[in-house]
Amino acid sequence: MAAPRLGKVQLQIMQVLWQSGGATARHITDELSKTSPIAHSTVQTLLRKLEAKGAVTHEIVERTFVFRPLYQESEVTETVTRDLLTRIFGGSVYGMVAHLLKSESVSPDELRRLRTLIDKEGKK
Amino acid sequence: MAAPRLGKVQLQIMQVLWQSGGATARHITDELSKTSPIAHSTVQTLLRKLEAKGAVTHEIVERTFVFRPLYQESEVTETVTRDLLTRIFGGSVYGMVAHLLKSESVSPDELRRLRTLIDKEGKK
DNA sequence: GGGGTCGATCTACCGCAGTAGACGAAAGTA
DNA sequence: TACTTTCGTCTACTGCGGTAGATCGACCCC
Repeated sequence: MAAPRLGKVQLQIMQVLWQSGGATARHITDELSKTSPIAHSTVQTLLRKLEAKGAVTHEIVERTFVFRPLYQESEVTETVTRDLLTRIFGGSVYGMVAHLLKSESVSPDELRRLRTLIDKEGKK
Repeated sequence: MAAPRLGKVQLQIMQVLWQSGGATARHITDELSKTSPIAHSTVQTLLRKLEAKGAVTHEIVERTFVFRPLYQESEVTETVTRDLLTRIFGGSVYGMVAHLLKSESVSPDELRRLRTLIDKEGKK
C-alpha cells in the first residue's frame, strides 16, 4: 500500500481526474486556471512526475494523452487525514473533532446530521 | 497573523518547545532522538530556519541558546487543520468527521463523549 | 598549559514541488 | 505549400525541508 505524498497542485490535479474520471492535460490546465492561472507546461510536468510515482497513467487517444487516476481518492484522503490526526492530535479522534467544533462554525443542521451519524455509529 | 507552513521535523521541534516552554537545542535533539536518531547540527539548522521565519526566538543563558516558541500551538493546529478541511473535504466539517468515524476505530467511550460534545455545542 | 568537550556557525548537498520557456513534431488551415 | 496551433518533451531554475560534516571558540579538567 502506497503512502502517497502529494503536493498542493498535485492534489488539485488528482481532484480534477477523480471528478472527471479521465482528462487531457489541457482540460486540467483549464480547470486549474479557473481559480489561479497556471502554465500548461507546469501541469504537464507535474503529470509526468505523478505518472513517475504511479499516481496516474495515460493512454493515447487520437494523438493526445488522456490521463487517468491510479491513486484512489479514498486512499489519499485516508493517508493525509490519518497523518494529521497522528501528528497533531496524537491519534485522538475526539481531540480532532473537538477542535473542529470549536474553531469552525458548524450550522445547526450540520450538528443535527452529526448527531445522527454518531448515533448510527454507536449502534454498530 | 501568520499561517505558517512547517515541515515534519520542524513541527516536532515546535512540539518539544510547546511541551517544555523553552529548551536548548541539545534537549530537543535528545527528545527527537528517542523516536528516531537525528544529528545535533540538523536540529540547530532547523532552529535557525525556524527563527528566521519568526516561529521561535532564543535568549542566551550561560552561553547557551534557550529557545522559546513564538507560534502558538493553537494557531498552528488551526492552520493545518483548516488547510486539510478546505483542500480535502471542501470545507465540510460533516464530511471530515464522517470520514474519521468511518476510517478510524473509535471506542464506544469516545463516541459517548463525542455525543455529549455535540449536544453541548447545539445548545449554544 | 594542553587536550577533550560542547555549543554555535558555516557551508554544502539532496530531494522534491512548483514554475515555465524552448523546441520539435504533427496536424489542421488558409 | 506555408503558416499557425497544439501537443509532448527537454531542460533548467527557485525555494524549502532535511541532512550533516567541518570548523571555531570557549570552557573545564588534569
